[in-house]
Amino acid sequence: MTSKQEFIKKLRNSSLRPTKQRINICEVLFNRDKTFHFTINDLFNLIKDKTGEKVSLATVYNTVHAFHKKGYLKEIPINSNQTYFDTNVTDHHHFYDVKEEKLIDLKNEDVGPIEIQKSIPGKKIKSVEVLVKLED
Amino acid sequence: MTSKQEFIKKLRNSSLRPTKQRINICEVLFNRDKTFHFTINDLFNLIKDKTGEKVSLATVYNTVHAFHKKGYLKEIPINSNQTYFDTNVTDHHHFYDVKEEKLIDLKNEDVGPIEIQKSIPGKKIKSVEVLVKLED
DNA sequence: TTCGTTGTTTATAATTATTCTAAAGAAGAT
DNA sequence: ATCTTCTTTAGAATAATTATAAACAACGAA
Ligand SMILES: [Mn+2]
Ligand SMILES: [Mn+2]
Ligand SMILES: [Zn+2]
Ligand SMILES: [Zn+2]
Repeated sequence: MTSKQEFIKKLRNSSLRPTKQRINICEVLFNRDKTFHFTINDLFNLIKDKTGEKVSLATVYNTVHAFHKKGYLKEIPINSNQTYFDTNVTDHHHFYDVKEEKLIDLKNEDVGPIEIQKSIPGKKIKSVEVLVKLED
Repeated sequence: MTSKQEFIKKLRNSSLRPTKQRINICEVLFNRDKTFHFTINDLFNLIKDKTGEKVSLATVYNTVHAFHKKGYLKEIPINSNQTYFDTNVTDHHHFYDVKEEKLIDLKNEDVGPIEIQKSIPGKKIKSVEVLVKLED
């Protein structure tokens, strides 16, 4: 089955109509070997480059938010004027190259288990993420 | 010596003129027992409340950036529409209460040492920060 | 197929955090 | 006191994101 067919199926299963725009965005985001870290603007430009078809900026925002809500994308906490997203939705850690403004995945074994010895009454831990900032 | 005198001295030592506005901001930020996590807007409102004097928003931005550059404030990486700052400039980790949108300091012993087993050629580690997200 | 419904895309406007500008004011040096 | 330099400020500019509402496309039922 071609990737396009799979994206259509996945979209349908998620109650998202498989539009031309969404399929193109899927191709750009998910037809990859490695994790993809991106800003909305990165993605907006890549769609044009890779598919030859233009998708409006509003649709890129809409789609990224829809995918995020469905759990197909993850938001990455770094301070930047733009929000970063990640196609790797598992719990994992990052290097952040401050100069290049680029994220790099860390494998969990590169960091080791992290035991949080403190707890807040009435709250439970949702995620534990390490951000390692890199400089030259 | 009163705190005001100390702030004046500290500002002078940092080649920042001790203006009424900066001293007020110092009182709000640094006259505390515990770490203070805030957004520019939090601070802007607190200044009016705590000192009775209004400082323009532009000055709050200017001053926070000046203090940040001097190393008296730290920027905290969480995804939010507003940037968070921290009066605790040491290397430390955080809980982030997603619902309350509040940061809580973690002591280093609450997390334990983190060994990063991977390195990127030509880059060195600048900081290692853990963000623990909390939910109900 | 056609039709009606509902969901989606899009250009554009609105919003919001932050930065910039330039004029007025305050601090420091002489 | 005078001069210089730094600071404050209101308001304008910028830039990311979200909202609006009209045109459009997908879907299901007839
Ligand atoms: Mn989102
Ligand atoms: Mn800053
Ligand atoms: Zn990642
Ligand atoms: Zn802190």
